[in-house]
Amino acid sequence: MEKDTIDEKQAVSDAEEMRILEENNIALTKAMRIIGGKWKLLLLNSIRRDCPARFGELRKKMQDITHATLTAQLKELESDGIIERKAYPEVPPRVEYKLTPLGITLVPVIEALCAWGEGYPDK
Amino acid sequence: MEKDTIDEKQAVSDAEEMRILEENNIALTKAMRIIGGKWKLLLLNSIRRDCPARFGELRKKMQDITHATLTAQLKELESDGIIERKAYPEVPPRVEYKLTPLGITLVPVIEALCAWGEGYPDK
DNA sequence: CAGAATCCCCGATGATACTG
DNA sequence: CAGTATCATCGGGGATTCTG
Repeated sequence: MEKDTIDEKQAVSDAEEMRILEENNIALTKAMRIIGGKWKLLLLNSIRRDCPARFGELRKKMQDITHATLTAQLKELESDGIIERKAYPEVPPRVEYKLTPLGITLVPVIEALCAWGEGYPDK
Repeated sequence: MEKDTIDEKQAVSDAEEMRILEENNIALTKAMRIIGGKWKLLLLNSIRRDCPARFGELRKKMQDITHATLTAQLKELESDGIIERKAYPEVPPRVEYKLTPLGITLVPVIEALCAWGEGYPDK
């Protein structure tokens, strides 16, 4: 391995730093796109605690969420592979949601956010 | 300790579940309010890697961010107690940002999100 | 070089009504 | 009970300009 001038070594190091930073940015952006919705984290938290969760249950727990919005957010989480939707062909209709294996990998992240939020001073 | 009917015990247990859920929701909402901005996580990630970070450096690393938006986001992070701003009365002006102790408690959360995002399938 | 003030746009949510 | 469709709304953040 050739030894170059300090400036050149520094340049290489900087480039490496930038590459890592860039990868982090991509990862963080992906994560935010998925869990960044106004209700996503709350929904995931509910579903993980009460799994499987029914549509009506989630509606009650989220209090302020609209029927249409709830459907939309769940649909997004589903198409992102985080939750799984199962409809029972009964009458009245019943639909249950639960975390997929991929969704389960999110649980530690949710817990971390939760714990941090609890520790954050209210003021 | 008195033993009640199963139904009543179940009711108590449900109420407790709801309380925990509610607290989680508050915590998650707080967390999202603070780190939920479009650039917040990216900025924090940059600052933690290169601390203190200069305004101009951050601008370069964030590529697409606008001058005004960068100022705004940094200001919010500052008023939320996550970062600290230090201006040097020189010419040309120089401003440095670094994590506060409270901001440092966010690092594990950022790392968790980052790691999760890296593992998320691209498709 | 960094910040403040303005204006403006677009997309995420909310409201409402109808369907199976 | 749950989903879909449509329209209305609101606010975060982008563009621009001016200042020290």
